Amino acid sequence: MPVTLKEVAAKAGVSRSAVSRTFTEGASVSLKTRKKVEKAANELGYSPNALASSLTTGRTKLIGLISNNFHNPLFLEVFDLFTRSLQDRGLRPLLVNLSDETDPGNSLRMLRQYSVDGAIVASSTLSPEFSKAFRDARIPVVHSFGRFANAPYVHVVGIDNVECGRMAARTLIARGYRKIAFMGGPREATSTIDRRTGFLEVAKAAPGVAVSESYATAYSFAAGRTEMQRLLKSDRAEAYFCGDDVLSIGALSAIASANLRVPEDIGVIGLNDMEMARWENINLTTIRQPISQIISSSIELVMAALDDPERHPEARLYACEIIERSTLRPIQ
Amino acid sequence: MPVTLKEVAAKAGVSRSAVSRTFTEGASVSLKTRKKVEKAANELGYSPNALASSLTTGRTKLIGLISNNFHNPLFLEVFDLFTRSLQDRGLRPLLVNLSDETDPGNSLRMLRQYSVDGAIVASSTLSPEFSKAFRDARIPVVHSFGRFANAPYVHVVGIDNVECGRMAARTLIARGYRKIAFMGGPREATSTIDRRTGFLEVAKAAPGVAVSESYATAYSFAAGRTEMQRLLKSDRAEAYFCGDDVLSIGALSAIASANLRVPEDIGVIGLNDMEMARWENINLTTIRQPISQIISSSIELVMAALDDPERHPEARLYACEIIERSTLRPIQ
DNA sequence: AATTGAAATGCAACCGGTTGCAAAAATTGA
DNA sequence: TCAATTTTTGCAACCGGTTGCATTTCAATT
Repeated sequence: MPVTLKEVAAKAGVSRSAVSRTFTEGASVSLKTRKKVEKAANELGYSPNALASSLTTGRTKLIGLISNNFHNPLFLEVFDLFTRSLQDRGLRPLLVNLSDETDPGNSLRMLRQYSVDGAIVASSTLSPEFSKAFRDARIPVVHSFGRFANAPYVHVVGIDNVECGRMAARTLIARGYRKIAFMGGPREATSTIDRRTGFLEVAKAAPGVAVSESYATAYSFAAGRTEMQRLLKSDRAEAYFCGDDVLSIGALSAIASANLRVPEDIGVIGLNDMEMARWENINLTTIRQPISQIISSSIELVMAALDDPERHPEARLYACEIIERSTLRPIQ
Repeated sequence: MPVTLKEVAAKAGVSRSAVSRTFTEGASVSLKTRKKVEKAANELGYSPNALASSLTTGRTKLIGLISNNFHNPLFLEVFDLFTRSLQDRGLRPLLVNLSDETDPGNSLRMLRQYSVDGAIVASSTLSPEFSKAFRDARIPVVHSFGRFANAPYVHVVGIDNVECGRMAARTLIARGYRKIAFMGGPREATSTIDRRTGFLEVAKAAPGVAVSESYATAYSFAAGRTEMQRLLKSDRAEAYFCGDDVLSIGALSAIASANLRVPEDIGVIGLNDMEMARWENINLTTIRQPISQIISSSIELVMAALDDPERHPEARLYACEIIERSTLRPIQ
């Protein structure tokens, strides 16, 4: 039913090659035939079939966008930015939801069937196996929000989670908190592990500072609330570094339910600076992760990897900054 | 670089057709050759190229998932459900972000280039022009969360927004509120228009009830807060029906900032029942929109439309229900 | 053992494009 | 004006599959 190149060729009275050439950048066509072809194409409403051409060119302009974070509000912003930036560069996101997938094999197979040019794994909780699977299949891949490694096995773009942990600890200590705690997300998430490492490193090195740690079962409101409720029953800390904003928000709700005040009774600092952290009824002090930089950098990197699949794996880290709001007491 | 059917055929010592047939459901192959082929395919790590086969079969299993709602947290749930359900049925979502697009032409062209089998427009604010453009291009389309019409021009799945407006008004009146108001989203959004219609219809018919209306500039926290702040300065109503949960949450924050209590001083009812409405620090009374039903129904409908492109446009509406939480006073 | 019908197979054409190559046309220079 | 270049053009093969059709293979029936 859709118009094909052959029909356009017939209508314009030229060969199929001529039509193909007028639609490919930098091909050799005279102005005269180009005009003829364009006229015919317009009249017929022709647009070239990207899939058919991919067969010979080997490029689909399809990028697999793979994630398992469909419950963290931050990722709505992430998807927004990814899809727009990809579109702006003429790439098309093929979305893969990994929420209940543990085996990289399935998604990998699927993305190969659709001959994606490259893949972006957007997740701070996903096991490296996924990215590795792509590398082994020789599909250019970048892991966004992934874990930094000195010798990265695939391209990684994100933040230095260990340094974020340090920043959080320094911030709490600078405000005079002497009994501080880390509340992580899932124990096995690399982001949790790294944030904890940095936090403890600084806290333990500080004289007169007591530090403790605990974990929520997920990066979610409910998990944050539940965990904070548990913590409040025992000997609570003066301030908490929560491994994620949504966790912090859950924690704040538990604190409010216990009729404690923030920051007078308990301090909280989060991480991400998601849209919600700015909401006036939350107003969370947090560490901002520069997501739009991370995303544009990820896309640049995946495009570079398209051109040079042998490119050496690279880790790009972006600096985070403390965003002062009202869930920590002021510097003393 | 990837393994092709020809190589498998060579290795298995059969014709290319034989290989093709072992990979297509219901084709005629003997058990013996099937085994041979499967063995060769496994050893080579072959998986068929979906794009190449789409050329002859005319099916890509690609579904355009089109939206402009990348700032409403509800849509993270929506994307989660859509992508998972599509995947479960062997379909692949090609995501299109329409946030800064006003001309359907571009996205339409793109989706045609990629020969999507069908499209799902997921938006309660998008102009009908988009869906119409698909219909005109003979691409099966369903508009999810779209506007009901007696004579729909494309398939529509969603809720009866007029009825939701009525429900909201009835609920407020039943609780003894006598001065009630509608706070809509953008004036031009069809969802706003319809919810307003139903709300006013019931409110105006009720004796002794005063009703007023106003509009936030977007379905967003900030817009809801701003609008409520404005409303609080003048002669405020006893209870508000906000056209969306996120709007309600913004309104609640304005109310809290003004040191008013909910539900004692002001009542609020939202619409959607997004995850956040359940959060204990929000606990919003709202009207639940059955999104998972809407989504699975949308997918079923688009699949049906794939099989029968001439299928008569259909509108499927799902009933909403009041979810009682704590932002309205109890029935008197 | 011969006949018949069904199932399996391979050939070759096709899906909608691209591209190397040689021929044709246009341009340049002498 | 003619030869030498350069640019344009069409042919035909190819990308990785599918499928109608004729042929072969096989099992069932008599």
